Amino acid sequence: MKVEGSEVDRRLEKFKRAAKRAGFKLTHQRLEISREVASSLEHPDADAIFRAVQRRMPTVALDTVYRTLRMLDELGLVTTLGTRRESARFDANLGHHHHYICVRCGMARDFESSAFNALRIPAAAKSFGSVVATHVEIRGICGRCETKFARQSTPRKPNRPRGRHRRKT
Amino acid sequence: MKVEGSEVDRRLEKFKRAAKRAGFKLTHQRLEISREVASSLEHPDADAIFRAVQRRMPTVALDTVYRTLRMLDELGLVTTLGTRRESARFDANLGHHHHYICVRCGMARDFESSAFNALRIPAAAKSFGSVVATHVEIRGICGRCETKFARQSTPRKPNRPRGRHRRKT
DNA sequence: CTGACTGCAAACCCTTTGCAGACCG
DNA sequence: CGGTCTGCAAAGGGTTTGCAGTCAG
Repeated sequence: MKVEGSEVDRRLEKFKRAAKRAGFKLTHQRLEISREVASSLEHPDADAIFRAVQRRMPTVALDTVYRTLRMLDELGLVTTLGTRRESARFDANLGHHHHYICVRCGMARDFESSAFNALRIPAAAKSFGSVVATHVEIRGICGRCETKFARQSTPRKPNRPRGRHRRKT
Repeated sequence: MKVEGSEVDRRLEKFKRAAKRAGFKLTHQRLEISREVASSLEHPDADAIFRAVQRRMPTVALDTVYRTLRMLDELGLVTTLGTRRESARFDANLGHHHHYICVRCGMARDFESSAFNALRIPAAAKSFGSVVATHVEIRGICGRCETKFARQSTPRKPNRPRGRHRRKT
């Protein structure tokens, strides 16, 4: 299953413009990887993209795929599914609830809403299969980050919480 | 910020009952780790739980925390935040859209819904900070999995997609 | 041409696993 | 006491990084 051709082209053009504007070179690898991402409906992971691109460009390396995806992500040209990639986080609240997530610091909090609990599932979603649960995720900038970074411009992406979890070594 | 004491106790009792019923021994470590998870509102990750428990029980090891969390997860006593832990997945669809995710195989698909786009944010959520985006995640079992596993009982948890992404080695 | 980019390999982080001793029931 | 569980250390899987050669502009 693929994204319609004209839409792929539109996305690719946007990619090219944004990359050029940001001073990135338009290498073959980047174009092929971008095309693959732009044309997939399946929310592929880096390895899937790697394998697909490799078919057309056998010398490409997995880390180039990662680097390109990161570039696209930082330019705001793709998003990543689910909460940002970090360690798994646990939730002992088993009631039906929803989440507020700060895109800056990753802070997550539960909240309840009977309106959200009662959401009617659109037919488009039902067509994929049965429904077990629905859950609303609200992303924003939490109060603490808002005051802390008041004068920085809003970033496209949360600052990566890389290396936040120190180990005692 | 902590969960109210009586609620913590209630959760802990539930944990104990479930663990005992499933034939797990109630060791000090498991109880302390469970208590920590049950009393946190912050959706901690394994390392945060480890550090907290370590204060009261300096000999505890990080892997025991992981093992206990996995136990709680498998007993259905906690959930994990966001999509299941696996590799990062990318999405080139930048329009406002929502996701259907199969809890069996991890399949993810976009769908659109103007009703979902128009959701009114509850005050409870606004109190955490500003809102950038809201996104509905519908979890279910996709058509393919439904036919494939028609006679298996519904699992509490998706089958871990561990090692699904083969490398060519 | 020249700095940015790639491929390679090694490092890193989070998580899991094999093993021998410790402890619950 | 016996089998489960813990702590330790090492392995695993995904992702990132340092380096030297390569290529876009």
